[in-house]
Amino acid sequence: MTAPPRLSWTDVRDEINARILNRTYAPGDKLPRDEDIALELGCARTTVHRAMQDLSQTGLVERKRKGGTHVRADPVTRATFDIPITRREVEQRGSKYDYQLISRMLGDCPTSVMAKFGIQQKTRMLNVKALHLADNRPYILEDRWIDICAAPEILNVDLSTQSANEWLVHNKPYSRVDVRFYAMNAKGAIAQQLATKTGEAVLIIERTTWLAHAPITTVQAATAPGYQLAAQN
Amino acid sequence: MTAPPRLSWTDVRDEINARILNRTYAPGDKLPRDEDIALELGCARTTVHRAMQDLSQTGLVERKRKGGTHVRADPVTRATFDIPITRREVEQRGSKYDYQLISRMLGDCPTSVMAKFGIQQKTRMLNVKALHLADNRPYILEDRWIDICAAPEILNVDLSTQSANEWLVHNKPYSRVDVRFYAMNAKGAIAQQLATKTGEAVLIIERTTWLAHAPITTVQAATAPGYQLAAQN
DNA sequence: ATAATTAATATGTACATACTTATTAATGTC
DNA sequence: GACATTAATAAGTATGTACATATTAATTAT
Repeated sequence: MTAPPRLSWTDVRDEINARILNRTYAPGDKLPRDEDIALELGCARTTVHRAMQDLSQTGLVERKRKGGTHVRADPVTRATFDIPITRREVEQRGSKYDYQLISRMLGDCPTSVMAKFGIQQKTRMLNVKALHLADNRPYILEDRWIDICAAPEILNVDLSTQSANEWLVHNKPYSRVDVRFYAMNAKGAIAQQLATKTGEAVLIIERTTWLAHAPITTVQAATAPGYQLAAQN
Repeated sequence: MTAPPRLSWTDVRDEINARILNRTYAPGDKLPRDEDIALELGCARTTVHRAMQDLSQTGLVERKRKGGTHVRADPVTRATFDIPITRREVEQRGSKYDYQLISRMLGDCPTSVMAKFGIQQKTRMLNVKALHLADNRPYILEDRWIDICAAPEILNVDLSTQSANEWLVHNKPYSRVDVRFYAMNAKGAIAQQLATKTGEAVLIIERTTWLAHAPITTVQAATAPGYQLAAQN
């Protein structure tokens, strides 16, 4: 026979998934114990556990010790987004990447930046404004604040050659990141640098990183009009 | 002693993570084999495997059979977003939820909807426009197309009482979902329904779902100005 | 030299087993 | 009855072992 002798955890996952889809296990329902499912399907409990781990991660079921496994009553759509280095993102689209440093300024951070980091005191930071281009057209305009304490070496980096984005990603690992998206009307310098009309809607990607509670950098990336962020898979 | 007798997989993960952070293993570097790490740390290979699985999922390392484990050279920021039912989202903000059906229309879908589903033929669908409110103020305006073949029961649902969003989530599971975000200038009906000025930038959340390649629904959710989407963690 | 075959290797998976831990349910006490 | 204590339970973890699989490296045949 060509039949696989043993059940793989993906088989188990797909089977449970199918049962949830066809309402054998409806939203809110309690699933049998791992052990019983293992017995029923003819595999080890660890295999069921591996399958459940996956279903739990995608948000389809919820597991609690002693409480058992439940199909989520209010399913959420869970989507994962990868935000690569901008240069890489442009190149993977098959476009020519260029980069322009707009300004570089040392000074105390504004209160808005303090709020993003969750710190109480004004801190000396480097503010870098730069433009990423795809095929000679504005692609992403970034306005970044870098904590000098966390990354003093940045002061010696030639940011007209290499983007702060790239340097940081390769030299300053972080342990925590906050990512948020919102829309904003382009105006003033932003509209001008992105070469759009004033008032044009742009998607903002905001990222703030820490290394063990110590602020590293926060960046407001204004994407060119038409930019779309699509989830993985 | 209170010292844990054995190493947990989270300990192993944290240790490897720390080594990547402090550049013991730098971007692009190859890590030792699972077995060697297990030997060094004094645990079983399966424990190291579990830790590596986690690091791999967060995008910090890449693993290949025979190829070994490498620290990602071009780290990506990976963020996961949960998009709950709108009612739940509003209620969890501590706001009062309300819902208004704007229009309900049966007809052939436009080509833009065909493109989203990746289908070639015009299909009979139900178009539903509805407004979700938080504390009596517009929160999300949704423009939804539902494939009648996939969900014929929707025709008998009173959509003035229950939102299509909620009914679908509880009655039409999906096997594939596409999620994308972008910014758009509110104009015409959208601006009016969201009670904003024409031209105001709004964040659009677009979701399209299938059940085994068969289209179910696609929705363009226009969020009220100021709406922010934040990643989990 | 080039292509096809074979061996070696590191991760991936499956299983049995034993133990841990969070949480619920049952029990006894005031 | 309310409250604390104890037992039961189901998921979570750790380990050794065996085998599967993808991929690279080495080897052989053409």
